[in-house]
Amino acid sequence: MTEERRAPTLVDVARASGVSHQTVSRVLNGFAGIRPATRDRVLAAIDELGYRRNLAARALAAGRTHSIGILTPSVPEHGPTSSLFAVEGAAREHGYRPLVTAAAADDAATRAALGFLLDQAVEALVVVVPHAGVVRALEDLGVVLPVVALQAPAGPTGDVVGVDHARGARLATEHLVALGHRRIQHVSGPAGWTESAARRRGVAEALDAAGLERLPVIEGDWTAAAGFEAAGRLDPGVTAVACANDQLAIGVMAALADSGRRVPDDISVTGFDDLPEAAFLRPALTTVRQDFDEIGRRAVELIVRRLDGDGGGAVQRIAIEPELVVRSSTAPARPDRV
Amino acid sequence: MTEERRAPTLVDVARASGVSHQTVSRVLNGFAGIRPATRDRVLAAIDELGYRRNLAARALAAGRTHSIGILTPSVPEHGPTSSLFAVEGAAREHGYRPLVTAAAADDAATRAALGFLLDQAVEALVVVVPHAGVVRALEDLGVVLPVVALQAPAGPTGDVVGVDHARGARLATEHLVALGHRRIQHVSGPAGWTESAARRRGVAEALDAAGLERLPVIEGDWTAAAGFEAAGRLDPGVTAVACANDQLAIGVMAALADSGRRVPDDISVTGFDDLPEAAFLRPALTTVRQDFDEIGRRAVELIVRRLDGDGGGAVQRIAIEPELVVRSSTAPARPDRV
DNA sequence: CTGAAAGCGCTAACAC
DNA sequence: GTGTTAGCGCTTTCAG
Repeated sequence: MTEERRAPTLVDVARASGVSHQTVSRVLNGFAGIRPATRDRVLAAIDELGYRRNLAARALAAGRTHSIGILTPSVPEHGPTSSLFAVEGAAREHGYRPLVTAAAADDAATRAALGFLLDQAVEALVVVVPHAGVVRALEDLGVVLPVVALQAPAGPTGDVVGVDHARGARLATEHLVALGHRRIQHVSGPAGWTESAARRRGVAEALDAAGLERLPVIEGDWTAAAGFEAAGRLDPGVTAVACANDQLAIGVMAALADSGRRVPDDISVTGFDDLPEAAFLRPALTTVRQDFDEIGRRAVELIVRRLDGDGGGAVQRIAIEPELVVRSSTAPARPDRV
Repeated sequence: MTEERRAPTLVDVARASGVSHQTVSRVLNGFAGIRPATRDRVLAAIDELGYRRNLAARALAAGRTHSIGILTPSVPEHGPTSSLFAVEGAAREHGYRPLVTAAAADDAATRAALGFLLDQAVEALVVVVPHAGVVRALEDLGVVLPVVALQAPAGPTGDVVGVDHARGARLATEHLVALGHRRIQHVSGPAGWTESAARRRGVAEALDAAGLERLPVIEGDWTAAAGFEAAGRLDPGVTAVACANDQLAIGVMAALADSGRRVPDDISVTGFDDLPEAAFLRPALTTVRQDFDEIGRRAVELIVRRLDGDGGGAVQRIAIEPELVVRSSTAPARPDRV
């Protein structure tokens, strides 16, 4: 007996309120010059019928989808995820439909994800934490949409919003140098990530500026496990290690503790990101904070301006200041070790 | 001079390959009974023109959107995020379009997010980690779609996939009991989350079964900061604290360390989730592992079966086994403290 | 095995 | 201020 009642349409609403479907459309889209009485009648009918506009029809007729694609790495880490949610929320607030797509950092997955987004006819793209593969895929696919990259200091693809990673890494390293450390080693993120490269560069710059030797960089993959493993390959003489993120630092500190070296007495450690947990590690981690939320919000503002506004203008590079947060995993170098 | 060339349509492809647009549609949708030669010609034309089907038109004509809504809490935490990505990826693999929407845990945000999803005409909903507000909103909005909830032991809304949180908490608590602890206190997650309630219940059950006193539960909010603060309100005589998640445990351990109590010598601590970092804390955290990926995958399988298959069948409750991971934050109770 | 016709629900010109 | 007329690009009948 329960006839599958189809969803009410514009025409149903029009009929119920005694106007043309066009008028209903105008009310829906907030056009000026509708008589308040008419308007109210329409609104009442919409409410009564439980009408919801059909976005597919709308997109088809209007020739716009009002959607923006978000490409994010499928790693459940604090930084990217925070930015992701910020972007998603901001997009909705601006009246755009965010289409979130996660992809592993390999080329095939990236390309597939991008294809998926393009199929949805997104009007713009925000790429959260791009690795080299994204840039390649964007070029290969001949993407002509507005693209904004988060955290891509060297992104040649379009607009960029992010903290200055090189600067952040320099800040941390300079802090170590100021503490009297002379042999400072860097545990970096994986190759292919623009963030890795920038942070690596920042460390090198600070080392060069202080006239210190650049010890070999140990490459990790952003995880604590990698940090733990990296600690085994540390130069014997190091008194400080600058890690490319907090997880790496956690791993390094664990390995150090296991081998009987005390942080920060014997060796100082810095992280990057300022995870919410960083302050609650023991020792509490000295790290570099970045405001992921703001990064996400700014990215959307940029996109929306390109979409709704003139759309033109030069490529933008918005740099957000990183902030050094000194806690207790760093201390002056012991005189006997210098 | 650069005429804004409109995207190629089915008709363009048809013309280019000398068939009707109907045939192209059939090729696209993988219908049987197309002559291979025709098929190849069509495919070649598609490729050459860089044709992409217009999903809005497709949805409009077919009356289906093939999209499934994902409602996730906007907290950048490991568990929910891992499940989120698993769901998102699995949905795409099954040919569905995942629409991810994050919302804070308050009613207004939840309702708005749900409304947004409903506007997209999603065919089903997966709710990642529901709190009480989601259940209410679902009822108020009169949602009649298939809904699967992740991690909702008591979700009355439809299908449920998740680990048995009560069981996990019991496991951890029983471990503590077996170690000889007699005064065990629980630091829980926030009220209103089904997970909090279930874990709380698990602890209570284990305590009752062992004939131990139920010390007052200290409520936190899933963060390390809350754990740190909770530690200040611990019963003076406790020798073990069971935390509702790993972050809370990190905070508790920090506070304990600051007040000179050693873990696990003086006091044992357990977590829940098994964050990737848990093994690299010092002491390494004893915790309960849950397979977030599998939870997400299973949820999508369930949804897809309802959408593509018969759609009927009784409400499903898929329980995934939690696993106790014993590390070094727990140890036998000291005889003098028992 | 392939083509023609109709229409999904909406917006965008135009009329009135 | 409001109504009318055409499509948007596709899938679905139904013919051939």
